[in-house]
Amino acid sequence: MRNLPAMARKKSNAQRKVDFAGAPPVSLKQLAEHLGLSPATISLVINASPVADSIPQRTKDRVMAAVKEFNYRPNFTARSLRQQRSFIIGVLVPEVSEGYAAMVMSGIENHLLQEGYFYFVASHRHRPDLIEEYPALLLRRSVEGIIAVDTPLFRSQGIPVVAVSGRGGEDGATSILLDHDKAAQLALQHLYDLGHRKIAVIKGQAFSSDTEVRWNAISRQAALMGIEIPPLLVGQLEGDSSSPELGYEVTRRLIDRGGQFTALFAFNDISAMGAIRALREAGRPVPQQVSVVGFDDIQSAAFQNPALTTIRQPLRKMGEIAAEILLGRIQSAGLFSKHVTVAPELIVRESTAAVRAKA
Amino acid sequence: MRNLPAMARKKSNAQRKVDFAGAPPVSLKQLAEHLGLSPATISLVINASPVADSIPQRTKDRVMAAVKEFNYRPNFTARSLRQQRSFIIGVLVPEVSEGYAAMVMSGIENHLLQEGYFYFVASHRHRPDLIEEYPALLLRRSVEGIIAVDTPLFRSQGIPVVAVSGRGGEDGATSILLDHDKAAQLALQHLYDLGHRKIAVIKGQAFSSDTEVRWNAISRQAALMGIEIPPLLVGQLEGDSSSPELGYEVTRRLIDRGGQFTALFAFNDISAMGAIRALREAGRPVPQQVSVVGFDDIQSAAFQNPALTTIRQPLRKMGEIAAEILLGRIQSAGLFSKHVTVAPELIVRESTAAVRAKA
DNA sequence: ATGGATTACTAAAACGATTTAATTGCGCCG
DNA sequence: CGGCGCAATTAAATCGTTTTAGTAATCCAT
Repeated sequence: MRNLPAMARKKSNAQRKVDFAGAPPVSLKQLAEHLGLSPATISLVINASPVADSIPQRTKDRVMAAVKEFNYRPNFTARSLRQQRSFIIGVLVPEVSEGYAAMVMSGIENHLLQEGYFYFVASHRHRPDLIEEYPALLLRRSVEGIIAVDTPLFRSQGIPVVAVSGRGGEDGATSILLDHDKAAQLALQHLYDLGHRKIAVIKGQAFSSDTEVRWNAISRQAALMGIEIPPLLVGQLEGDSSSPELGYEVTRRLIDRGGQFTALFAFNDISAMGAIRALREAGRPVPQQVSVVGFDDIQSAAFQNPALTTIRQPLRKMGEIAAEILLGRIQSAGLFSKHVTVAPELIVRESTAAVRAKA
Repeated sequence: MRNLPAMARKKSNAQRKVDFAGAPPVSLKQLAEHLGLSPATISLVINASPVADSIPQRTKDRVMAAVKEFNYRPNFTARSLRQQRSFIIGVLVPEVSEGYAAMVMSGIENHLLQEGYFYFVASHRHRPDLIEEYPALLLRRSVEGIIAVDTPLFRSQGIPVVAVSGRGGEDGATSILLDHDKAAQLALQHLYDLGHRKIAVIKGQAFSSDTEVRWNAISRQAALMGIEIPPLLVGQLEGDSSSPELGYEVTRRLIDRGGQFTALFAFNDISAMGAIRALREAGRPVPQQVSVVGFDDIQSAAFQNPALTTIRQPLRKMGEIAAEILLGRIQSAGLFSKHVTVAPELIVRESTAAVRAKA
């Protein structure tokens, strides 16, 4: 241990000497010796190899009994070395503790553990040097594939790569993407059904990869439904913080411009929170006078006041699918899909309501 | 791939055949052959072994040049097998996507990667069978230690274990705990300085490990400060959901009971959110009439309306310390601390204000 | 009786390093 | 001149499996 900020801790003085006994694990050789067989035989039996077909059941039973008796577990590292398989995959995320990445990881883990894989996580915090370095580090640890969550990977890595909501640029990677058309349709139809016709939209920051596709989808869908969204009612987030402040500001501008709207479709839940505050301050309470729809369904969306109606990205599912596709690609190199699209879901809570009989 | 819910995805028809070339990595043997030396020599040089002291600089340079030229990287698995070291540790959490665990993991990761370790994560979702099974699974993967986040481990595992906010019960584990006395002092002193003397408290659920220590710390601290907290002003969360609803209910009960208070110290941020809603509905706006202090400082605490004043648990730091202590214990078995305590921090936002001149 | 199958195994070579115990020259001391 | 010590390497064992290519024994049919 070194370099610990002392003020932050007090060590209890209860120091103890403990030996971690736990009988050392038995090796194949020891087991073989005990049984009077060769390691080869036991390995074949344990792995139910076709070569073991000719081994009589009596012997197999004997082996299995010994395995149980001595609680024999093949050494994973040795097996990995021999088979050139690690059963580990690497996951790259901007930061583990961000809700978005954490949800995707949850899905990834769920599928991987079921299939006997584990995963390494590396958070690059958007630092270009780490985005460059970590894939190499993971490769050195012989991961069999990489899932890049919201992370642009440039070089082909020599192993299968699946991107979740990445720029999708890389050759050789499969991308898991949200169906933005469906998302636009769910949100607009919901508002339409509540009687809204004047709908404002907050676009994402120019640098965000979703901004353009999302906006195109919204325009397209609005046209299909016969709704017009004039430029006067379109705002755009500016700045790269992830605070509701950005949504607050753009909404203020929208209000000041004087365009009339009874509903607002925000780029994400955080900006929706800011928008709601701005609207309330302007004397236009949500949802009584204006309905607001968010995006993502982050955890605190449900805890807002009013609780947010939003478009949920199935992040867990996206993680699961990413893992599933990656394992598929690992098992059989060859053809693979370039894109997989997942469907969003409308979550109706308290921030949307029917437009009032007479505005 | 199998068993995919079809409705949720559309595969693009852009299927392509790609070969992942990337020249296969060089082995030590190949490098040796190329240099006209034995693998042993190269290994010694690369690892700067003392045995290599007698090797002339010229040879060393030649080796290093070749290493660079062929971009030689020792195979990690082979090295692991030989050295009986995996440089992997296991992390057990209730669920990766929960903010609490995610923050701790962030700290863990930060320290581990710096030290050349990776980690496996397993989420047990409080299922007793998984809590039982996962440590064994991790051991089979030869992790060198385990960090259990908010997870009760019973059996000694044969490798070092560090618990973050666990029940702290296990023999042989080091526990990282919050300094609850300090937390109580920060919150109460803050309220006291604002002029509050009638302070209500919401205790945690009976099953939560922090409930009792926290409450004891609060009582002790209040006594020290000469503040009395009568039973009439003490509520307790009931139910095991993690929604603000629980805080709402207990606060309603508190109000109905009729005890007078100008401030409220909640068990966590989520319950503080519910409490604020209940107070507002009862015509006692926060912070104008009642000040509210939360606990944890989860992300959405800052996004509330009003933004929450709260006691921050240094979760990242707790993760870092856990990792640091674990690595220390791995490197030198023997004496170890049973507890390490970390300090909380007061985060002042908008939910607390000075008590009004005349209530 | 002979040759080919079949049965029940095993020897030995990987996998790719690390590490201990030699080995080979060579200079030098007494 | 015999032997010692040092410098510069390396052979070989090891880590714990998996897997290929045998081998020996038995059986069956011709």
